[in-house]
Amino acid sequence: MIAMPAKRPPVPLSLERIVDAALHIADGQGLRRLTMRRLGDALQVEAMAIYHHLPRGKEALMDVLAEHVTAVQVAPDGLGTWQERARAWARASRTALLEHPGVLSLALTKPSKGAALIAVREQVEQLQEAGLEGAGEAVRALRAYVFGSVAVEVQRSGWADPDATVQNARTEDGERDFEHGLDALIRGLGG
Amino acid sequence: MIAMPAKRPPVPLSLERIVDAALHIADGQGLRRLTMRRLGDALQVEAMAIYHHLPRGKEALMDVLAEHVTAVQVAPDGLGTWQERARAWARASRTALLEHPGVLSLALTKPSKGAALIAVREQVEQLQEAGLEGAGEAVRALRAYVFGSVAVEVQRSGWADPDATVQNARTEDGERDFEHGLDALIRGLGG
DNA sequence: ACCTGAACACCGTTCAAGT
DNA sequence: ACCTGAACACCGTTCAAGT
Repeated sequence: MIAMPAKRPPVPLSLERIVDAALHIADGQGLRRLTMRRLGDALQVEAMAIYHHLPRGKEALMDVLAEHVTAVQVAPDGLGTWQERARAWARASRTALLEHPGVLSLALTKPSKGAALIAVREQVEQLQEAGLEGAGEAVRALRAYVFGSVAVEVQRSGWADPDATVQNARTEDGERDFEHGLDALIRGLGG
Repeated sequence: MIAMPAKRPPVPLSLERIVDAALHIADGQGLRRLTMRRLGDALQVEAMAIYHHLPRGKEALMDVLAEHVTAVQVAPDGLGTWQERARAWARASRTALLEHPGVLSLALTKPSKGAALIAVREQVEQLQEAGLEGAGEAVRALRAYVFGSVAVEVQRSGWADPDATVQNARTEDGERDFEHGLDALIRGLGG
Protein backbone atom coordinates (compact mmCIF):
# COMPACT_ATOMS: atom_id res chain seq x y z
CA MET A 1 0.00 0.00 0.00
CA ILE A 2 1.06 3.56 -0.62
CA ALA A 3 1.25 5.91 2.36
CA MET A 4 -1.47 8.52 2.12
CA PRO A 5 -1.11 12.06 3.48
CA ALA A 6 -2.09 11.78 7.11
CA LYS A 7 -5.81 12.27 7.42
CA ARG A 8 -5.83 13.95 10.78
CA PRO A 9 -8.55 12.80 13.16
CA PRO A 10 -11.53 15.00 12.37
CA VAL A 11 -11.92 17.66 15.03
CA PRO A 12 -15.55 17.28 16.05
CA LEU A 13 -17.87 20.06 15.09
CA SER A 14 -18.92 22.39 17.88
CA LEU A 15 -20.99 25.52 18.18
CA GLU A 16 -17.89 27.52 18.92
CA ARG A 17 -16.08 26.35 15.80
CA ILE A 18 -19.17 27.04 13.72
CA VAL A 19 -19.53 30.56 15.08
CA ASP A 20 -15.85 31.37 14.55
CA ALA A 21 -15.94 30.18 10.97
CA ALA A 22 -19.16 32.06 10.32
CA LEU A 23 -17.73 35.32 11.68
CA HIS A 24 -14.64 34.83 9.55
CA ILE A 25 -16.68 34.43 6.40
CA ALA A 26 -19.07 37.29 7.18
CA ASP A 27 -16.25 39.68 8.01
CA GLY A 28 -14.15 38.65 5.06
CA GLN A 29 -16.70 38.30 2.30
CA GLY A 30 -19.91 39.86 3.56
CA LEU A 31 -23.03 38.46 5.17
CA ARG A 32 -24.58 37.72 1.79
CA ARG A 33 -21.91 35.15 1.10
CA LEU A 34 -22.28 33.42 4.45
CA THR A 35 -23.92 30.30 3.20
CA MET A 36 -24.59 27.00 4.89
CA ARG A 37 -22.69 25.27 2.12
CA ARG A 38 -19.72 27.63 2.27
CA LEU A 39 -19.71 27.35 6.05
CA GLY A 40 -19.64 23.58 5.72
CA ASP A 41 -16.67 23.80 3.34
CA ALA A 42 -14.77 26.01 5.77
CA LEU A 43 -15.36 23.45 8.49
CA GLN A 44 -14.47 20.48 6.24
CA VAL A 45 -17.91 19.05 6.63
CA GLU A 46 -21.08 18.72 4.62
CA ALA A 47 -23.45 21.65 5.12
CA MET A 48 -26.08 19.38 6.60
CA ALA A 49 -23.83 18.47 9.53
CA ILE A 50 -24.34 21.99 10.88
CA TYR A 51 -28.00 21.32 11.47
CA HIS A 52 -27.09 18.84 14.11
CA HIS A 53 -25.64 21.63 16.25
CA LEU A 54 -28.11 24.33 15.24
CA PRO A 55 -31.44 22.59 14.74
CA ARG A 56 -33.19 25.81 13.76
CA GLY A 57 -30.72 26.16 10.94
CA LYS A 58 -29.50 29.41 9.49
CA GLU A 59 -31.97 31.48 11.50
CA ALA A 60 -30.48 30.10 14.71
CA LEU A 61 -26.98 30.82 13.45
CA MET A 62 -27.90 34.44 12.83
CA ASP A 63 -29.28 34.75 16.35
CA VAL A 64 -26.07 33.38 17.83
CA LEU A 65 -23.92 35.70 15.75
CA ALA A 66 -25.95 38.74 16.78
CA GLU A 67 -25.67 37.80 20.42
CA HIS A 68 -21.94 37.22 20.08
CA VAL A 69 -21.13 40.83 19.15
CA THR A 70 -23.83 42.35 21.28
CA ALA A 71 -23.39 40.81 24.71
CA VAL A 72 -20.78 43.03 26.31
CA GLN A 73 -19.53 42.60 29.82
CA VAL A 74 -17.75 45.41 31.63
CA ALA A 75 -15.65 44.75 34.71
CA PRO A 76 -18.10 44.97 37.60
CA ASP A 77 -15.40 46.14 39.99
CA GLY A 78 -15.86 49.48 38.25
CA LEU A 79 -15.73 52.02 40.97
CA GLY A 80 -16.34 55.46 39.64
CA THR A 81 -19.01 57.93 38.74
CA TRP A 82 -21.89 56.91 36.51
CA GLN A 83 -20.28 59.01 33.81
CA GLU A 84 -17.13 56.93 33.90
CA ARG A 85 -19.08 53.69 33.91
CA ALA A 86 -21.26 54.81 31.01
CA ARG A 87 -18.21 55.80 29.03
CA ALA A 88 -16.44 52.51 29.70
CA TRP A 89 -19.47 50.53 28.63
CA ALA A 90 -20.01 52.58 25.49
CA ARG A 91 -16.40 52.14 24.42
CA ALA A 92 -16.42 48.42 25.10
CA SER A 93 -19.62 48.02 23.08
CA ARG A 94 -18.28 50.01 20.18
CA THR A 95 -15.11 47.93 20.12
CA ALA A 96 -17.03 44.66 20.20
CA LEU A 97 -19.29 45.74 17.36
CA LEU A 98 -16.43 47.06 15.20
CA GLU A 99 -14.58 43.78 15.61
CA HIS A 100 -17.10 42.02 13.40
CA PRO A 101 -18.52 44.50 10.93
CA GLY A 102 -19.81 41.71 8.72
CA VAL A 103 -22.43 40.88 11.27
CA LEU A 104 -23.36 44.37 12.35
CA SER A 105 -26.67 44.43 10.52
CA LEU A 106 -27.74 41.41 12.56
CA ALA A 107 -26.79 43.10 15.81
CA LEU A 108 -28.85 46.13 14.83
CA THR A 109 -31.82 44.14 13.68
CA LYS A 110 -32.31 41.05 15.79
CA PRO A 111 -34.18 41.55 19.05
CA SER A 112 -31.65 41.01 21.80
CA LYS A 113 -32.05 37.86 23.83
CA GLY A 114 -30.16 35.80 26.35
CA ALA A 115 -26.80 37.15 27.37
CA ALA A 116 -27.35 40.43 25.55
CA LEU A 117 -30.53 41.14 27.48
CA ILE A 118 -28.86 40.36 30.77
CA ALA A 119 -25.96 42.67 29.93
CA VAL A 120 -28.39 45.53 29.40
CA ARG A 121 -30.04 44.95 32.75
CA GLU A 122 -26.67 44.88 34.47
CA GLN A 123 -25.79 48.17 32.85
CA VAL A 124 -28.92 49.79 34.21
CA GLU A 125 -28.15 48.52 37.69
CA GLN A 126 -24.58 49.75 37.55
CA LEU A 127 -25.57 53.29 36.61
CA GLN A 128 -28.39 53.32 39.12
CA GLU A 129 -26.09 52.19 41.87
CA ALA A 130 -23.62 54.91 40.89
CA GLY A 131 -26.26 57.49 41.59
CA LEU A 132 -27.88 58.24 38.26
CA GLU A 133 -31.63 58.60 38.32
CA GLY A 134 -33.51 57.57 35.19
CA ALA A 135 -30.86 54.97 34.48
CA GLY A 136 -33.24 53.02 32.25
CA GLU A 137 -33.77 55.87 29.83
CA ALA A 138 -30.09 56.75 29.96
CA VAL A 139 -29.01 53.25 29.02
CA ARG A 140 -31.47 53.15 26.14
CA ALA A 141 -30.15 56.47 24.86
CA LEU A 142 -26.55 55.32 25.21
CA ARG A 143 -27.32 52.06 23.44
CA ALA A 144 -28.99 53.91 20.60
CA TYR A 145 -26.04 56.24 20.23
CA VAL A 146 -23.45 53.46 20.28
CA PHE A 147 -25.32 51.30 17.78
CA GLY A 148 -25.92 54.22 15.47
CA SER A 149 -22.34 55.44 15.70
CA VAL A 150 -20.96 52.09 14.70
CA ALA A 151 -23.49 51.76 11.89
CA VAL A 152 -22.49 55.15 10.49
CA GLU A 153 -18.80 54.45 10.95
CA VAL A 154 -18.98 51.10 9.19
CA GLN A 155 -21.13 52.39 6.37
CA ARG A 156 -18.70 55.27 5.83
CA SER A 157 -15.79 52.86 5.69
CA GLY A 158 -17.50 51.42 2.63
CA TRP A 159 -17.77 48.04 4.19
CA ALA A 160 -21.18 47.25 2.73
CA ASP A 161 -19.82 47.52 -0.81
CA PRO A 162 -19.60 44.38 -2.93
CA ASP A 163 -15.82 44.39 -2.80
CA ALA A 164 -14.97 45.58 0.66
CA THR A 165 -11.89 47.74 0.71
CA VAL A 166 -11.66 49.08 4.21
CA GLN A 167 -9.80 52.31 4.62
CA ASN A 168 -8.16 52.17 7.99
CA ALA A 169 -7.41 55.88 7.97
CA ARG A 170 -11.07 56.37 8.69
CA THR A 171 -10.99 54.70 12.08
CA GLU A 172 -9.32 57.69 13.72
CA ASP A 173 -12.03 60.05 12.50
CA GLY A 174 -14.60 57.54 13.62
CA GLU A 175 -13.19 57.40 17.10
CA ARG A 176 -12.96 61.16 17.42
CA ASP A 177 -16.56 61.60 16.29
CA PHE A 178 -17.65 58.85 18.64
CA GLU A 179 -15.99 60.44 21.66
CA HIS A 180 -17.31 63.87 20.76
CA GLY A 181 -20.92 62.72 20.61
CA LEU A 182 -20.52 60.51 23.65
CA ASP A 183 -19.25 63.46 25.68
CA ALA A 184 -22.23 65.51 24.59
CA LEU A 185 -24.75 62.80 25.36
CA ILE A 186 -23.34 62.03 28.79
CA ARG A 187 -23.16 65.71 29.64
CA GLY A 188 -26.77 66.15 28.55
CA LEU A 189 -27.96 63.12 30.49
CA GLY A 190 -26.57 64.69 33.63
CA GLY A 191 -28.83 67.70 33.71
CA MET B 1 -66.79 34.37 -28.85
CA ILE B 2 -67.16 34.58 -25.13
CA ALA B 3 -66.42 37.90 -23.49
CA MET B 4 -63.32 37.65 -21.40
CA PRO B 5 -62.75 39.65 -18.22
CA ALA B 6 -61.31 42.94 -19.47
CA LYS B 7 -57.58 42.60 -19.65
CA ARG B 8 -56.74 46.15 -18.73
CA PRO B 9 -53.95 47.74 -20.73
CA PRO B 10 -50.76 46.83 -18.90
CA VAL B 11 -49.54 49.80 -16.90
CA PRO B 12 -45.92 50.10 -17.96
CA LEU B 13 -43.35 49.23 -15.39
CA SER B 14 -41.52 52.14 -13.80
CA LEU B 15 -38.92 52.59 -11.11
CA GLU B 16 -41.52 54.18 -8.87
CA ARG B 17 -43.91 51.24 -9.16
CA ILE B 18 -41.07 48.83 -8.54
CA VAL B 19 -39.94 50.66 -5.41
CA ASP B 20 -43.47 50.91 -4.02
CA ALA B 21 -44.08 47.21 -4.50
CA ALA B 22 -40.70 46.34 -3.01
CA LEU B 23 -41.35 48.44 0.11
CA HIS B 24 -44.75 46.83 0.48
CA ILE B 25 -43.27 43.36 0.39
CA ALA B 26 -40.34 44.17 2.68
CA ASP B 27 -42.57 45.85 5.27
CA GLY B 28 -45.21 43.17 5.11
CA GLN B 29 -43.18 39.98 4.92
CA GLY B 30 -39.60 40.94 5.72
CA LEU B 31 -36.57 41.74 3.62
CA ARG B 32 -35.67 38.07 3.35
CA ARG B 33 -38.82 37.43 1.36
CA LEU B 34 -38.28 40.34 -1.01
CA THR B 35 -37.38 38.34 -4.05
CA MET B 36 -37.04 39.32 -7.67
CA ARG B 37 -39.58 36.67 -8.56
CA ARG B 38 -42.06 37.71 -5.87
CA LEU B 39 -41.59 41.33 -6.85
CA GLY B 40 -42.34 40.38 -10.44
CA ASP B 41 -45.54 38.63 -9.36
CA ALA B 42 -46.67 41.68 -7.39
CA LEU B 43 -46.15 43.80 -10.49
CA GLN B 44 -47.84 41.28 -12.82
CA VAL B 45 -44.67 40.82 -14.76
CA GLU B 46 -41.92 38.28 -15.16
CA ALA B 47 -39.04 38.84 -12.73
CA MET B 48 -36.66 39.45 -15.60
CA ALA B 49 -38.57 42.52 -16.73
CA ILE B 50 -37.32 44.35 -13.65
CA TYR B 51 -33.76 44.19 -14.91
CA HIS B 52 -34.70 46.51 -17.72
CA HIS B 53 -35.33 49.28 -15.19
CA LEU B 54 -32.60 48.32 -12.74
CA PRO B 55 -29.73 46.98 -14.80
CA ARG B 56 -27.60 46.26 -11.76
CA GLY B 57 -30.36 44.00 -10.51
CA LYS B 58 -31.19 43.34 -6.90
CA GLU B 59 -28.14 45.21 -5.64
CA ALA B 60 -29.37 48.36 -7.37
CA LEU B 61 -32.85 47.85 -5.93
CA MET B 62 -31.41 47.68 -2.42
CA ASP B 63 -29.53 50.92 -2.99
CA VAL B 64 -32.67 52.68 -4.16
CA LEU B 65 -34.67 51.40 -1.18
CA ALA B 66 -32.02 52.56 1.28
CA GLU B 67 -31.94 55.99 -0.28
CA HIS B 68 -35.72 56.18 -0.25
CA VAL B 69 -36.02 56.02 3.54
CA THR B 70 -32.83 57.88 4.24
CA ALA B 71 -33.04 61.03 2.16
CA VAL B 72 -34.98 63.40 4.39
CA GLN B 73 -35.78 66.96 3.50
CA VAL B 74 -36.77 69.48 6.14
CA ALA B 75 -38.51 72.70 5.19
CA PRO B 76 -35.68 75.14 4.49
CA ASP B 77 -37.79 78.12 5.56
CA GLY B 78 -36.99 76.91 9.06
CA LEU B 79 -36.28 79.97 11.06
CA GLY B 80 -35.29 79.13 14.55
CA THR B 81 -32.39 78.21 16.74
CA TRP B 82 -30.06 75.40 15.77
CA GLN B 83 -31.63 73.40 18.54
CA GLU B 84 -35.07 73.68 16.95
CA ARG B 85 -33.70 72.81 13.53
CA ALA B 86 -31.81 69.81 14.87
CA ARG B 87 -34.90 68.57 16.64
CA ALA B 88 -37.09 68.99 13.57
CA TRP B 89 -34.62 67.11 11.39
CA ALA B 90 -34.20 64.31 13.91
CA ARG B 91 -37.93 63.81 14.23
CA ALA B 92 -38.46 63.84 10.47
CA SER B 93 -35.70 61.27 10.01
CA ARG B 94 -37.08 59.00 12.68
CA THR B 95 -40.53 59.15 11.12
CA ALA B 96 -39.20 58.37 7.66
CA LEU B 97 -37.23 55.38 8.93
CA LEU B 98 -40.09 54.01 11.02
CA GLU B 99 -42.40 54.19 8.02
CA HIS B 100 -40.56 51.31 6.37
CA PRO B 101 -39.11 49.08 9.06
CA GLY B 102 -38.64 46.26 6.58
CA VAL B 103 -35.88 48.14 4.90
CA LEU B 104 -34.20 49.62 7.96
CA SER B 105 -31.23 47.30 7.90
CA LEU B 106 -30.41 48.58 4.42
CA ALA B 107 -30.59 52.18 5.58
CA LEU B 108 -28.20 51.39 8.42
CA THR B 109 -25.81 49.43 6.30
CA LYS B 110 -25.57 50.88 2.81
CA PRO B 111 -23.20 53.82 2.42
CA SER B 112 -25.38 56.85 1.72
CA LYS B 113 -25.22 58.22 -1.78
CA GLY B 114 -27.06 60.64 -4.01
CA ALA B 115 -29.98 62.43 -2.42
CA ALA B 116 -29.11 61.10 1.04
CA LEU B 117 -25.62 62.56 0.93
CA ILE B 118 -26.93 65.91 -0.24
CA ALA B 119 -29.46 65.97 2.59
CA VAL B 120 -26.67 65.51 5.13
CA ARG B 121 -24.68 68.38 3.69
CA GLU B 122 -27.73 70.62 3.78
CA GLN B 123 -28.24 69.73 7.40
CA VAL B 124 -24.73 70.79 8.27
CA GLU B 125 -25.19 74.10 6.48
CA GLN B 126 -28.51 74.77 8.21
CA LEU B 127 -27.06 74.27 11.70
CA GLN B 128 -23.94 76.24 10.85
CA GLU B 129 -26.00 79.11 9.55
CA ALA B 130 -28.07 79.02 12.73
CA GLY B 131 -24.93 79.70 14.73
CA LEU B 132 -23.72 76.29 15.86
CA GLU B 133 -20.01 75.75 15.69
CA GLY B 134 -18.78 72.25 15.00
CA ALA B 135 -21.91 71.56 12.99
CA GLY B 136 -20.25 68.67 11.18
CA GLU B 137 -19.58 66.70 14.34
CA ALA B 138 -23.00 67.61 15.70
CA VAL B 139 -24.78 66.30 12.61
CA ARG B 140 -22.83 63.07 12.72
CA ALA B 141 -23.71 62.60 16.39
CA LEU B 142 -27.38 63.35 15.71
CA ARG B 143 -27.46 60.97 12.77
CA ALA B 144 -25.89 58.24 14.86
CA TYR B 145 -28.43 58.77 17.62
CA VAL B 146 -31.41 58.80 15.27
CA PHE B 147 -30.33 55.69 13.39
CA GLY B 148 -29.57 53.85 16.57
CA SER B 149 -32.83 54.86 18.23
CA VAL B 150 -34.89 53.58 15.36
CA ALA B 151 -32.88 50.36 15.22
CA VAL B 152 -33.47 49.72 18.91
CA GLU B 153 -37.14 50.70 18.68
CA VAL B 154 -37.78 48.40 15.74
CA GLN B 155 -35.88 45.51 17.21
CA ARG B 156 -37.80 45.87 20.47
CA SER B 157 -41.08 45.83 18.58
CA GLY B 158 -40.10 42.35 17.49
CA TRP B 159 -40.18 43.24 13.86
CA ALA B 160 -37.22 41.11 12.89
CA ASP B 161 -38.98 37.97 14.05
CA PRO B 162 -40.05 35.42 11.47
CA ASP B 163 -43.70 36.19 11.99
CA ALA B 164 -43.83 39.89 12.61
CA THR B 165 -46.43 40.80 15.15
CA VAL B 166 -45.93 44.47 15.83
CA GLN B 167 -47.15 45.72 19.17
CA ASN B 168 -48.33 49.25 18.62
CA ALA B 169 -48.41 49.96 22.32
CA ARG B 170 -44.65 50.14 22.11
CA THR B 171 -44.54 53.17 19.83
CA GLU B 172 -45.42 55.54 22.65
CA ASP B 173 -42.55 54.29 24.78
CA GLY B 174 -40.31 54.52 21.75
CA GLU B 175 -41.22 58.13 21.15
CA ARG B 176 -40.74 59.08 24.80
CA ASP B 177 -37.33 57.45 24.91
CA PHE B 178 -36.40 59.08 21.64
CA GLU B 179 -37.31 62.55 22.85
CA HIS B 180 -35.56 62.02 26.15
CA GLY B 181 -32.26 61.09 24.57
CA LEU B 182 -32.59 63.73 21.91
CA ASP B 183 -33.04 66.40 24.56
CA ALA B 184 -29.95 65.19 26.33
CA LEU B 185 -27.84 65.05 23.20
CA ILE B 186 -28.85 68.49 21.98
CA ARG B 187 -28.27 69.95 25.42
CA GLY B 188 -24.84 68.36 25.54
CA LEU B 189 -23.91 69.55 22.07
CA GLY B 190 -24.58 73.10 23.18
CA GLY B 191 -21.86 73.38 25.76
C1' DA C 1 -24.72 10.75 18.39
C1' DC C 2 -22.91 12.61 14.46
C1' DC C 3 -22.37 12.99 9.68
C1' DT C 4 -23.44 12.07 4.51
C1' DG C 5 -25.95 12.00 -0.14
C1' DA C 6 -29.64 12.65 -2.79
C1' DA C 7 -33.56 15.27 -3.50
C1' DC C 8 -36.94 19.37 -3.50
C1' DA C 9 -38.45 23.91 -3.93
C1' DC C 10 -36.67 28.10 -4.53
C1' DC C 11 -33.06 31.87 -5.59
C1' DG C 12 -30.44 35.76 -8.94
C1' DT C 13 -28.98 36.45 -13.35
C1' DT C 14 -27.71 35.41 -18.55
C1' DC C 15 -29.16 35.26 -22.94
C1' DA C 16 -31.62 34.62 -27.12
C1' DA C 17 -36.06 35.48 -28.69
C1' DG C 18 -40.40 37.72 -29.29
C1' DT C 19 -43.33 42.20 -30.00
C1' DA D 1 -37.80 49.75 -26.08
C1' DC D 2 -39.82 46.52 -23.25
C1' DC D 3 -40.92 42.03 -21.88
C1' DT D 4 -40.79 36.67 -21.93
C1' DG D 5 -38.99 31.71 -21.46
C1' DA D 6 -35.65 28.64 -20.87
C1' DA D 7 -31.48 27.74 -18.76
C1' DC D 8 -27.49 27.83 -15.27
C1' DA D 9 -25.33 27.89 -10.97
C1' DC D 10 -26.43 28.26 -6.55
C1' DC D 11 -29.49 28.48 -2.19
C1' DG D 12 -31.82 26.33 2.58
C1' DT D 13 -33.75 22.40 4.31
C1' DT D 14 -35.91 17.40 4.48
C1' DC D 15 -35.15 12.87 4.97
C1' DA D 16 -33.44 8.31 4.81
C1' DA D 17 -29.20 6.17 5.31
C1' DG D 18 -24.67 5.22 6.99
C1' DT D 19 -21.14 4.70 11.05
